[in-house]
Parts: sequence; structure tokens; C-alpha cells
Amino acid sequence: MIEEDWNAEIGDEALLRSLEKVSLLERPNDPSSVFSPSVDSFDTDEFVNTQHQPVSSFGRGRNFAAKGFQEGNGEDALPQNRGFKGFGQGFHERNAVDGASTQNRGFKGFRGGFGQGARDGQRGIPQSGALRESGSLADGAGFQEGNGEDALPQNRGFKGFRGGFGQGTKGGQGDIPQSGTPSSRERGTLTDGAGPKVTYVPPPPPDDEEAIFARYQTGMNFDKYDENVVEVSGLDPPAALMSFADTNMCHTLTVNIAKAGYSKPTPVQKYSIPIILAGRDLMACAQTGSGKTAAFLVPVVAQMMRDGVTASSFKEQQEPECIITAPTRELVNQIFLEARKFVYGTCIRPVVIYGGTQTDYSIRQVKQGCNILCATPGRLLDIIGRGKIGLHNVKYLVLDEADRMLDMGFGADMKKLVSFPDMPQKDKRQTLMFSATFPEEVQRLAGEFLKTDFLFVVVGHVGGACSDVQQNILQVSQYFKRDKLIEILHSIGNERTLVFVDTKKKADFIACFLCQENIPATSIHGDREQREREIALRDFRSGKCPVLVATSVAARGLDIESVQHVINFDLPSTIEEYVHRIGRTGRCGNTGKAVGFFDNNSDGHLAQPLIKVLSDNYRGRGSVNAGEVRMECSAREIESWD
DNA sequence: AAAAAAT
Repeated sequence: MIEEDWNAEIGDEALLRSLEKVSLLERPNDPSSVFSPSVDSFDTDEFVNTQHQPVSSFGRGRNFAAKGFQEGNGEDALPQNRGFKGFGQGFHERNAVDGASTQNRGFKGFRGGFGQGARDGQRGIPQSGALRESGSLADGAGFQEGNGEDALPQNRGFKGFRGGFGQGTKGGQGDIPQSGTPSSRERGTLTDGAGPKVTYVPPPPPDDEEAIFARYQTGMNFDKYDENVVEVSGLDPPAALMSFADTNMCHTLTVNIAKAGYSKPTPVQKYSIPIILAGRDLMACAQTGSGKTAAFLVPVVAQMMRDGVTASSFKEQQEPECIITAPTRELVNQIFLEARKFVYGTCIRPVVIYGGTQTDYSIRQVKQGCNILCATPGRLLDIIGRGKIGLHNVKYLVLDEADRMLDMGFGADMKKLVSFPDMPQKDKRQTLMFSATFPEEVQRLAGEFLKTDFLFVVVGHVGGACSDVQQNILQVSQYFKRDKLIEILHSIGNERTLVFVDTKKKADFIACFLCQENIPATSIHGDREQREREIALRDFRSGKCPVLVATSVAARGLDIESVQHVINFDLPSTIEEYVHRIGRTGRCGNTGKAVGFFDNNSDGHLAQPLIKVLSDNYRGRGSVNAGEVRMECSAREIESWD
């Protein structure tokens, strides 16, 4: 009810500004140069809030945020003076007055208002956030480092915000020299290119056998994958295999497959593996969570074992046999971790490189030997351009989430990749593409990368949603989404839930809001530093933060155990993205639930495709159960809105 | 319109 008040009072424009405000508070600063509270300044209650750094960074952040939003108390609302700048006179009337008059009080109000500020007053800027993430609480060193340097971190954060979020268009104060956070610089949204270097080096993955082969349980519907109709188009497809033992894979690989917990191949594996082993190009489409990664890794590793690889040794330029690329950093990392299982005990060395980390670190990893390179496009092209990767030895080029890799955002990079003079022509390499969705126009683009006799495997139908995900669509208008979200989260208890929103700042805002409501949440999006993204994901995986609020950065490929719910707080703009997002649950034969908030004002274009996706699965099941009846109702409901 | 991906 409080929330309803809130909504009624501040209205749309003010809501957006509030979002900006929260984002300002949350803007990660360079973690090494910010103040942060010491661990003992948190009591248990507050510790919950540390789940999301914006709030945690304030210690009493919950009160802060509550006042800021609900009472419009300027002093509390904008503890950093940068905040006032950010809003200018535009902030909600009630705040505008306070805002103007307290502009220079920012620090004071803040320090006085929040515990840790008083204790560490000399450091000035508490919000700092960046490493206030739960994990960083243990990171005593990080805290200490902040001393003394942070005289003006708030200004930096502010600029970073303008530059990073405004993308040069909304900033309105573009004259401010932008140094920004590392993440805001990464995408080249800033013009001056100055600022601190990206120094992040990811923690090394655990390398004991048990950790490498860690996996989660297949679900009760695993065997139902076989009910899918599989269609293979193209000339002379090889026969599907029935079990992993049907191939002549070397003993080590067979053992690794078993250790990794793969006992029976899924349809996409049954068909893709022999096709790849036969040296054919492949475009494969299969529902989310049905084992596409192993469908290309297993045969690629098998071939490499059969043909031999360049022994790993230190060299300035490495010549990988296989390049795997995917649209997000976390996803390439996940593919890398999966590859480590299959190559265990062999001489094949997989390497992962991606942006947001020290380039030198990526280069060091590559130099030590590289047979399978997992990379995001930008860092890949960068490293190739620096001469660290020779392409002439590439036998396998894998595009995971291929439709995404070929469309607008990445298509040019992929063309660049295959256009390097030493990249083998398509008839001299194997090109493999995998995705759960593949719009026809992108299928046509794909042809340019594939041999003319490539095979096209479709499990179920192209773009179909995973049938183990029970889908519901609720009509919820903009202003009631948060109420509905809270209601749902309370009703499902502590189960792992992924909440998708449409913008980066809203991701922070909603995560912040949930923390205020005592629901430990964190966020992941492209304006967070890579370290923060990885901590957020780790905390979500571990259950420390059972709710992760994300932009589409987390829509594809991420395989997180026991995500029971996906909530599309904002529906995505395309049906493909919807299918991928809900596919974060219901993986590997497990069941999951998805709820989408359908807002008539913004989601009208999705109505028809949603009906199709929902009704396809309804028919696919053959029998009617409660869930599916609801699903059908949902579909009809949507139709009537149109 | 937003998001992602190198610096």
C-alpha cells in the first residue's frame, strides 16, 4: 500500500528521476579508491542489505532510500553532492527545494545521517559502493586501499554516470570531462578515452578435479527430451548416435564425459555429435537447457584428440585449433569451464578471454598455450590485432547463440573475424552454430559463414520455448509492477529467482528496492564493473542473493543451478529474447516457472508472438494440466488485449 | 529504445 501511495504521488517522470538518483548512489566507483565501511559496522540486519551494494554502501541505507523515495527528504535523498547536480532542478518538486539548499550539505547530511560516515569522515565518500558487494565484505584489503584516495570519488562517479548511462545523449552536461568508471569506458561511450586502466584479473577457477566436474542434477523430465521431433535438413546427414559409447572417442574423453555427469545424450547431442565428427558444418537449433554446449564441445574435443593438437608451450603467438565465441563475458566463461571438463587429463589447453579484465592478463593466458579459445568478440579481435593469435590453424569456429552473434550488434565483428587473411576459408574449417532461436533473416546471414552443404538440425521447432517452463503472463501496468513483484517474491519464499528489467539503471533500482524490502538481491548489467558482475553471479549461484535483477546481459546461455523462477518485470522487445530469458529456468529436465508482466502500453507488439510461443507448448504436451490451462487462458487474454 | 561487446 505504501508503494501504491508512492506510485500515485510521484508519477512517471519523477519515477524516472528517482531511478537516476538511485543509479547515482549505486554507481560503482573504482573500488580501490573508495571508502567503505568496515565489517563491524554492519549488524545482521544490515548485512542483508549488503546483498546489493548501493544499499549496503550506506549502512543505514534502507532508511536512506526509503526516505529518499517516499518522503522526498532532500538531505537524505542525496547524500552526495553529485546527486544534486545530477538532478538539477528537474527532481521532484518536494526535493527540488531541499535539493537546492542542501547542495553543499551533501556530505554533511550524509555523514551525519549514516553510521559509517561519522566513523570514517575523513574519507568523505561513503557511497562508493563498488565493492560493497557482499563478497567484498571479506575483502579487507579492498577496504584498506580506499584510504586517502577518495577525496572526490563522488564526482568521478557522477561523471561516469553521465557518460556511461547517458551514452552521450542524456547527459545534458556533456561539457564535464568524463573519466567515468571503467565499465562506462569500456564500450567506448566516452570520448576522451582517459581514466584509470582496467586492472581486473578474475580469480583463477578452482582446479581440483571435483570442482572441475561439479555439476547439478538432471531433472525428472530429462527423458522427455526424446519426445521431441528432430528434423535434419541438408544432404547425406550421418546417422544419429544413441549413446556416447557409439563413437570412437578416446578413453580419456569417454571418462570425462561420464565424470561430467553426461550419461545419455540429449537429442541435440545425438544428432550434432556425429555431424561434427563427420566434418560437416552445422547450424543447430534446440530448446534452452538441452545440452547444446556439450553438443559441440564433445565432438570438437574428440576430433582434436584424434588429429592431435599443437602441444601447449609458451609462445608469443598461439595458434588455436578451435575458436568459440558468444555474446556475453559470463557466457564465454561458462563455456570455458565446461570445456575444461572434457579436456581434463589431455594435452588440450582451453583459454578464456573477455573484456573488462586486464588485457595483459588475457595475453598471458593465451601465451601459455591455447588450443581452444573461448572469447567475446571485442577482446578476441583485439588480441588477434595484437598478433597474439594466429588463425591459420583454426579447424573449428563455433558461434554459440549464433543468431545473436550474426545480427546487428555482433555481425560486423564476426565478418571481421572470418575476414582475417590467415583465417581458413569456410571450406577449410568447420563452422558450427548453435542457438535456441534462429529468425529466418538471420539464417540467411548464417549462410555466408557456412559451407553450402551444411546441415541444419532442429529439435522441436525453431525458436520454441522450453516445455519444462510453465509460463504465465500477467497484465500489470507500469506502476504496479513493483507491488506485483514483491507479492510474487513473498509467495515463492526463498527460491532462486531471476528478474529481468529493460535498463541498466532499473536493474540497480529494483535490486535496491528489493533489499529495502528485506529481500536480498543483487544486480548484473553492463555498467557494473566486471568484478561486480562476477560477484553478483557468484552470490546468486551460491544462494547468498536468491534474487538477481538483470538486464538482457543474463538472458542467454547462463546455466545456473536451481533457478526456479524467471520474472520478466519488463518483457523484452523480441520474442527470441523472451524465449532465452525464460530458458534460464527449466534446464536439463528440471521444471521452472516464468512470469511476465505484460504492460499494454509497451508490450502490444509481443502479444501475437507470445500467443504462438505459449500455445506451441500447450499443444506439444498432449495433455491438459492446471498449468497449461492457465497458460491457454493467458494466451487468450493477451489476444483480447490487442 | 535498450542492451551487449575492446581500449
